[in-house]
Amino acid sequence: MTEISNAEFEVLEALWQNHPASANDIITKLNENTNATGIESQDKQWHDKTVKTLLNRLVKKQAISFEKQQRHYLYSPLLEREAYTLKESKSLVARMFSGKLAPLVAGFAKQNELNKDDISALKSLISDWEKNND
Amino acid sequence: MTEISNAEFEVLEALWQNHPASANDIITKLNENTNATGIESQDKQWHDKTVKTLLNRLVKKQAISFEKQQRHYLYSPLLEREAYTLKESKSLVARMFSGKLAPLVAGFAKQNELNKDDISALKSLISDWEKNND
DNA sequence: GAGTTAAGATTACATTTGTAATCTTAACTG
DNA sequence: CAGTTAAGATTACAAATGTAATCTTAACTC
Repeated sequence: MTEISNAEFEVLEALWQNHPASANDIITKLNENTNATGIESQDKQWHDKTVKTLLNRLVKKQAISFEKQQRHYLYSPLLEREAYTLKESKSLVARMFSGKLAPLVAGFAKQNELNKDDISALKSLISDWEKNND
Repeated sequence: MTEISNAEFEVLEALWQNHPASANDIITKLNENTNATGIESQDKQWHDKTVKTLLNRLVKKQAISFEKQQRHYLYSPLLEREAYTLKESKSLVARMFSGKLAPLVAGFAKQNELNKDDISALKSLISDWEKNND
């Protein structure tokens, strides 16, 4: 499958969060620009035409499908989010860290990008792994 | 700083591995296409002109510098590898996992992408972290 | 010193990407 | 049913990217 660009990914993300969805649903979701505090955030505004172009490209790339619904289409992801994020993660780890995950984690640790919760989550993942690989 | 493209990254990688280096040094390194078994691998061949274009672009992007040495240049990285890989890692984790590292690791675990060594390395990182954050 | 060459500089060109505007036409409306 | 409209289809266009070829000229060679 062809690569998905950054802008395409954002559209796909909106679709993963809520599908099937019409183009307008997706545009609306992308433009929901109030943050957690309810304050208008200065996030980029997505233009109607832009999003539709990206939807078209995603269809061509077979990342999403659509079915006709009266006058408009309802789109759905074909690509699973988890599969996609894993593929991208593996690709980055392969390119930057010779395929090893630890150096990536080490980078985060070194720059104080980890907090107690992150560490707990990692410990829990490790203990699960050990349960399944004794 | 502007983004570094994939092809540019590969050139930069060669430079990180050995610098300062002339364009020819870099081209040679990129084309070292024998793998660990000594068998000729079918890796892509980098064309002289292509690499030089990429070096130029990296200079424009201020990712590398050069100094004149007789007839040719000696290039050196300006960008630190560790800083760059951390930035890219954080960017991916932000985009795909809401900034949380654990889900990325979980993806690897789920797909059996982790072995005993990886787990040991992670445990060691965690214990270091805990030593510094009690 | 004149000629040759090889490095880097400049130019090229197709594809992809971001970002839309315009075109067509099926579907709604009165 | 005719007119209007809004969805999607098609076209547009600049910047970035991958991949080189051609141009210039300083540096080597005889």
